[in-house]
Amino acid sequence: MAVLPGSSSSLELTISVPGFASSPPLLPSSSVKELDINQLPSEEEWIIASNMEDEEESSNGEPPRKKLRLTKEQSRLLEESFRQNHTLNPKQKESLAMQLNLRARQVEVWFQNRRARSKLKQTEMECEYLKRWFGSLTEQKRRLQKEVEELRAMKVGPPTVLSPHTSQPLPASSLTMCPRCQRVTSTATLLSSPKSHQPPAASP
DNA sequence: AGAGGTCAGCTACTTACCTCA
DNA sequence: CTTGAGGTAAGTAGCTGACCT
Repeated sequence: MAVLPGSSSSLELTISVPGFASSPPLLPSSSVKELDINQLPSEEEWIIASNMEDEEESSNGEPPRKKLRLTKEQSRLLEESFRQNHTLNPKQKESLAMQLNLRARQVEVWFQNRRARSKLKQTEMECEYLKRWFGSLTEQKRRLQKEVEELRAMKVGPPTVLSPHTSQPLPASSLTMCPRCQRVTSTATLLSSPKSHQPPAASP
């Protein structure tokens, strides 16, 4: 059903009347059924922009665009329904619309928008999580760089690593950086037990 | 069986209106 | 009283899968 931009619900109703001249000859039965329940909300359910706009209606011929505000009870029921299921089958949609005194289309739109809001919220949370992760990784990188600098300084200075066998300080020439765990160790240790030098487990 | 048309439902984006600080 | 930002119902375009011919 093609509806011009800015058209109101009343216009939508008007062009949807069964038997309308421009309607296709084989109108789906579901469309006809929707027309029957396609009632406008009562006047108090609409919020009219202003009396000025009502006056404008007569001047330019376009009806003022009105916006439905769902009542708290309607919102509560819709939210409750959304918690149970994020999508509705046609039967559920009709039933919920009947229960809320809304059109099926309005229930459908509400669910579409609710899904979009839900996804947006999820994306924002993921973005926040990734930002925090980035921050912690940056901090970790900074610490490791500092450690590397300290170890490099140690290498040129007096040796402080003690041999596990003799408890004597190892000569600087015997120390090396393990390429896997990025920690300083003696060349002998690295050669004798390479499996003990594993990289730290990655943590998100 | 495969191609093409139709339709309904979805997402993504946008618009217009309303509320509130 | 005015105004700008934020929330949200509704419109639109494009895509997809089911169904029919």
